[in-house]
Amino acid sequence: MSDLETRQLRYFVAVAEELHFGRAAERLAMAQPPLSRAIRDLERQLGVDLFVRTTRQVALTPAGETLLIDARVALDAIAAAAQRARRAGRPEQSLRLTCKADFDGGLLAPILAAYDTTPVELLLTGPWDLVPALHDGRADVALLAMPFDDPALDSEALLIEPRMVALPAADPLAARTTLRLADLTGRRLPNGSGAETGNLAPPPPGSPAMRDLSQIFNLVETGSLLWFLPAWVARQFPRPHIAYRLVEDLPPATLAVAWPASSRSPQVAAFVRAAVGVARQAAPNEPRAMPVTT
Amino acid sequence: MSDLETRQLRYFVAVAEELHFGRAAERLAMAQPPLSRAIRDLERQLGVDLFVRTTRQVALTPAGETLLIDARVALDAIAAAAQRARRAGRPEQSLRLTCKADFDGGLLAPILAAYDTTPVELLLTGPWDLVPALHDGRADVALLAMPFDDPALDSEALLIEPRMVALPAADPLAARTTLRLADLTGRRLPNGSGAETGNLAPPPPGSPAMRDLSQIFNLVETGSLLWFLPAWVARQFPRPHIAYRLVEDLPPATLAVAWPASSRSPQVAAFVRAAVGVARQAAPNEPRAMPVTT
DNA sequence: GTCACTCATACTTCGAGAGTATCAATCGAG
DNA sequence: CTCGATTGATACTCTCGAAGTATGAGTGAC
Repeated sequence: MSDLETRQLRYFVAVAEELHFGRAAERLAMAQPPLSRAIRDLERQLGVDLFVRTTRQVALTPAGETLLIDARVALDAIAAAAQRARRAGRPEQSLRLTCKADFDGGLLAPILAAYDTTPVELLLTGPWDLVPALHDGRADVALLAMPFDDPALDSEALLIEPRMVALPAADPLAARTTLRLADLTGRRLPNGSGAETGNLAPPPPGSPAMRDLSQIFNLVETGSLLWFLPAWVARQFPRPHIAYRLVEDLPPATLAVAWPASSRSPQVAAFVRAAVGVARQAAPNEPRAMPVTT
Repeated sequence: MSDLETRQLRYFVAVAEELHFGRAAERLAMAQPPLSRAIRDLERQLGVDLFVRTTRQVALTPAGETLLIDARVALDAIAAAAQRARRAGRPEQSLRLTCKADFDGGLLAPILAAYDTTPVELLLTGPWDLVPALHDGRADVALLAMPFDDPALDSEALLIEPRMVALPAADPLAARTTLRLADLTGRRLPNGSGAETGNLAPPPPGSPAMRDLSQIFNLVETGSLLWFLPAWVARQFPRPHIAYRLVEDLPPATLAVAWPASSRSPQVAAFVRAAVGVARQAAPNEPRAMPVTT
């Protein structure tokens, strides 16, 4: 019945993610035998097998699957507790905002101008790290694409705009005012169909990583790539040799401000109010909250 | 930057709740000096003072206050991870339902009859423990009074009915069909005004604890106490010498089924469906979801 | 069959955490 | 003002458990 230790959870998550005791031990900067023993003791303690090991393969049992989910949540909660306690001790009390670079739809500056009560620290991350940053206390509030389907986060929609495709200005398709996905068959598209909203992509291990918008623009100008982006990003980055065209059959993109539902911070509340106010002013056609899909 | 250990969180919560190192150490079944050191090390590690200690008094700093909240959440998450992993290993996969005794409005039996897919374990607790039981994984789903204002829980209203007061049948007030709170001034009422819904009451340390409805009925019959209860409870427990009268100016009580918002369990979903279905059938006037107050 | 790979076991080492004894500071009683 | 009671902090020792090293054993590839 005794409590699980943080260490046990860390070890378990490492093994569950690597599915390899040796690599997991390396990631944890320890030797393999104590890790094997720790996992074995954990299974004893829970009275449940977490892994099915042959000497050649490690796989999660159903119990292991559920523990992986819950262990990540628990570790996030622990990290958040530490992080927030650290910050609560500091007198500054700045608000930490996280946001995918170049994705703010030009709203960032006016929001910050409208919200001048406390200093704001900006934490720029890859799009896959926005939600985790809210969970583990690195950030208080985020600007991100909806939907993200996380019951632990509250959100407020700021912009709902159609998605566009960036293509070379010289491309024959640029002559048309709007396009459909079918028109783009055969072109090199971003990973997957491009219909994904942009938050959930897990960090590809060692991928080429063209994260930078300017790199993407270069590729688009040379005709070697098409790129989907929300209208607000297109509007913010006009480029001479690139044409943005509306894609009719992609669902519209939503930019939202999100924060941990458990937040009781008045700074967060004030920031959200400022953000919503700025968005209303910028786009008087009121964004309706999109239902969060499950 | 190193992670907090579960042990550190447990120690901190104990001291924060007792505000007394000696008593906290006793509660933790350990000596006082190592506890003092552990807290000191924790403060070093976080770089933040958590307590203001004089040799005569211990108080939480603001950082300590926030950590207390987050630490409880984290400990719950850890307990839930262990609990759910344990259960996921067992083949039975029964659903754990928690519910304040005698508070189910007669719906429990028909709901269980409608939900016959998997066995249900019933966990009866005090009303203050329903929400914690959902948080730490002891229960999958609960029947409780709304509102409870917990962003980590989803809920569905089952019954919305007025609140009544139980009084001796011989009481002059029993001659009237409805009452107002003002009519009851001077009578001995349950703790507070009786307007509380019934979940949030923290466990009074060593209070007389008249938890049992039959004890309460005895007190009411002898005229030494008035008791508020939702109409569905009154309906379920007719007593010869007790009259139930509607209290016009108490807000109606809501019986809801609630579950962790993070639950992805099909059993929980099926149970909720069964509960809502039974409630609709029992009270065709559809319960509107009450807004959760903040 | 042999080799490479990978997890488990045996044994040792070491350090973090717990205990005991004691000190120091504060408050209240007289 | 002094003394005693209360309570948290410090000094020192000890012990148990987690980590390391070396090695074994099972499995799949060729």
